[in-house]
Amino acid sequence: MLPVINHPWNVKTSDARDIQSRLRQQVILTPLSDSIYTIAAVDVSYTRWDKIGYAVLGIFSVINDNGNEAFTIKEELIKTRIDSVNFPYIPGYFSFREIPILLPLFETISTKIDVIIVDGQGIAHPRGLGLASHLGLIFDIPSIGCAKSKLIGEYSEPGMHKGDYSDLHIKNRIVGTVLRSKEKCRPLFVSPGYKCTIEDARKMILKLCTKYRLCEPIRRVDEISKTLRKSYQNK
DNA sequence: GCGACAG
DNA sequence: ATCTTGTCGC
Repeated sequence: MLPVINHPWNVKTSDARDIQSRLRQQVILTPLSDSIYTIAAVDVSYTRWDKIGYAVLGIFSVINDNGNEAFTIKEELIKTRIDSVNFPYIPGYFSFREIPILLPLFETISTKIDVIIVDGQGIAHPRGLGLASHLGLIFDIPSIGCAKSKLIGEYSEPGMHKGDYSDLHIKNRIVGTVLRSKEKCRPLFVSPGYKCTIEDARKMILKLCTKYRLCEPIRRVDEISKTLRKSYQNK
């Protein structure tokens, strides 16, 4: 699987800013396909001083129950350890930290992916190019950002029931959804990454939220990456 | 200058 | 993100 976009990663934030502003023009928000069968999720866990990262790519083959819940019938996990994490975490430049870590994972697979779920923002970003958008654009694969907290934007608190939501907007532009994925839990910040609409992103994430606040694909890769880190620290 | 600030 | 036990609320 070859990236359709190529640019340097180890750059100053001022250059990263220019790259983001340029690439955002290529982010298109077309409807997601009706037949989503293969869902990927990615996550990275770090050791205490950021030196080592454990990256996981999970590929989940799902089957829909009349469009309500998605059940995983097969999962494929790809894991990597990164011994030197270069780019620091800077809000707004998250993709320049994580994408270089995630790229090797995608090079090993041949499975066709229908959509990538990312724990981070899609277009709900100061320059319209959060990690999910950047990753989707690079591979030309539809993607969705599903963050646990807000990076930018204004919203009113959504209702307290599962599935309730409100718009996340920047100025007068709607960029995502604040979604109550579980009763009495803090909402998720869902925004389309690439080749996905705001509505399709919300519906897909809600469908993948079964018992917990986080959607199942993210929960799963989160669990795996943390387990990898802990097994390292116990040596 | 001050506050906000994905993971 | 990571460190870290108990504790309060549903």
